[in-house]
Amino acid sequence: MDHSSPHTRKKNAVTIIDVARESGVSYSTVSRVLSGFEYVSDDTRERVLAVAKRLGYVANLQARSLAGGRSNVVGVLVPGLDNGYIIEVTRGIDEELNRQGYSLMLYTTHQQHGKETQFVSAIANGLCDGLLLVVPVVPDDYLDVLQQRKFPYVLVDQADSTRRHNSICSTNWQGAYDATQHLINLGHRQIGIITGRMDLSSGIERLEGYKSALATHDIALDERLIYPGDFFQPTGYTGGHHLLGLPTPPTAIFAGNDLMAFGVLQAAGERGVRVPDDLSVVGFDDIPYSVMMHPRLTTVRQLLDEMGRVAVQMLLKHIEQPESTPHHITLDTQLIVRESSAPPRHLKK
Amino acid sequence: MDHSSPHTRKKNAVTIIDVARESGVSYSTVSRVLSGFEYVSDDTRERVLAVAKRLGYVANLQARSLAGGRSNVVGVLVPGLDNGYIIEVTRGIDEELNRQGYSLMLYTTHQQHGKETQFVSAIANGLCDGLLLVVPVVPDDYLDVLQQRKFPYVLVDQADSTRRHNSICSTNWQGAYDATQHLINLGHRQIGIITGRMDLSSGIERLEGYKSALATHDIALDERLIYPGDFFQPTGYTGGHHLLGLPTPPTAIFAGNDLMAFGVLQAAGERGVRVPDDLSVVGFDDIPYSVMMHPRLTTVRQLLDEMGRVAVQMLLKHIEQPESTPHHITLDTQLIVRESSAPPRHLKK
DNA sequence: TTGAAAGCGCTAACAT
DNA sequence: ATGTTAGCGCTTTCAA
Repeated sequence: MDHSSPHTRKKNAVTIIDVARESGVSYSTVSRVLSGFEYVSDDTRERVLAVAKRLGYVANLQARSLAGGRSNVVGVLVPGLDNGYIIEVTRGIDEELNRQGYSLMLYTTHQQHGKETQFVSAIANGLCDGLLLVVPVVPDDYLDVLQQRKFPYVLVDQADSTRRHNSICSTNWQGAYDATQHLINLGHRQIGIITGRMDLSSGIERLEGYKSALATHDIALDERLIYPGDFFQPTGYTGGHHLLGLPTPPTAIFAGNDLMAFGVLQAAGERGVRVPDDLSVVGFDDIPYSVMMHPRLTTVRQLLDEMGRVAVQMLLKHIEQPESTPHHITLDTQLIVRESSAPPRHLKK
Repeated sequence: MDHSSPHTRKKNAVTIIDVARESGVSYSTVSRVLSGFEYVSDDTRERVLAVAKRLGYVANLQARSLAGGRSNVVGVLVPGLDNGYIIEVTRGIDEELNRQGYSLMLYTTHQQHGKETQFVSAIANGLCDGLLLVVPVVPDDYLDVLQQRKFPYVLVDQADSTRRHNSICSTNWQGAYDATQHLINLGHRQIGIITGRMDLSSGIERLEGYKSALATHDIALDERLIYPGDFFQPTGYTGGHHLLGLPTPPTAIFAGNDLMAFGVLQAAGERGVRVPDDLSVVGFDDIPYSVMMHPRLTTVRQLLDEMGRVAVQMLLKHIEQPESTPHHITLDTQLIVRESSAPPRHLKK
């Protein structure tokens, strides 16, 4: 009786039944001991636990989950792994999940919207106890599915104006306002911006913050100084070249995030434009690499890992109490002034 | 009959039974249509598929997996998300997995060895069809478990001298040799090194490559120029400070990876040591940020994402043929010369 | 406090 | 080509 099917691999694992046999109790008692704190005598509990340990028993998550229990797995939906910002958030998520005894199932959508919907459905009737959405949620379609099924989820880095969902984000508007005002206070008047993705609330809000700061200080908005970016390094690079090639180039550039700011630094370097002497650059996020740049990048710090951690806490709370009303948390941002920003040349003494 | 248990959430998903009822066939026929290309008439197949689509049916992975089928999930074990190198490999893994219709379950061990063993057991009798180990596998303990169960796995970035396991890695020795020789050819004689972790084959081999290059060119090994690092930025930083603070500091430093090289650049900057004029720096990996540094980093390029992709291909092949003998693949490295390395000062004209 | 038994949704023999 | 049935390992009633 050898392996007839190709699925021999899913075999001979130590199961709850083995433990039951060894410890001389019924197999549901073992289940009780293992999964809960039901009414089991201390005596049998200890015995079962000892046997389980001796046999090296490890629960089969899928069986547990199928049978209606918790799987202790949380799904995380991200657009991709190619942005330092995502990494930081995910790192925070991972750490907290770990601390709480959960595993992490990572789904990358690669920006394919159909895929997202499919993923979400799969996740909702799958292994996961909850879902963390770190993706741009444009249409509400799959959120409805989640709501219907009362499946716990949290929108991460999303400003949910409807307050229908659990969500968390940073003060993007304020951060951008602070960054822009910092440049204005230094004496800059020609301030360019490379925006983030405009289908993300963070992208929109940062542009708004920039505009508001200009308005507050009576600086006319110059559309030519607004370059549409996408939060990735290459558009920072091309945007930097574009802005610096203008007839009257800006003396400062606010990049929608650090990665694009790096692109600006590179473009400036290639054009012989010196930072911060000839050009001030400010980013957003404060990813770890920002402090390794030369010059070190002035930026708006977001507690990205903290955002991940808090998101996990929100989710787990929601898993405990599926009926609780949606919450929203906003994390403060903080301007970190380093060497990439300085007064414009004409103001230097 | 309302929600008595807290597990109401795992309900009312469209199942294979609903599809069967709607399309007027038995429920195993639906299974056949959905999971395989068995002998089903084109007629029923189309009908079932149509109904499934209309009802928004999504397979329940855990049930499928429990019942002995494929889950199309691959587990990836990584030490953590805090190293650019891991990210790149994981990105490659993710992309290829995605391309092949697999999902990715991410486990981070956070360097706790007990955890690793536990994870591996859980994974082996769990949802995953296979496992990718991107972690330092010091003792063979859990690999034995995998072997016993004939559970498919691949060691990523591990030189497996025993050839007992499927594995893939880069030419670490050669890469380090090339890097060191490059510095020697530029005229450097005092060449420091900040090593990687010595419990990783990559760390060991890179140090060996460095030593061999020195030996080949009749340069005496100076133990004082060897600083033990760990592949993270901070040790590059402290190591850089240490080496540059030596009575006769090196004129060049080979860092075991880019992240540590960034630390060296930072330390040099703080000490007023100019790169490459006063100090040449070479890294290893060529992570995306290396080209964003100032000066741009000379480094040894590893095709990290490619490594991830190939690892996935190996794994899937092994999942298809669990009895196949272990393979090992070695990927070439390539020296990328940029601006952080130059002849030492005394050789400049 | 414990045991027996009914599924969770699915796959894979085994029939037909 | 399709239907029937027995589990996969576990949780959770229901009885005892």
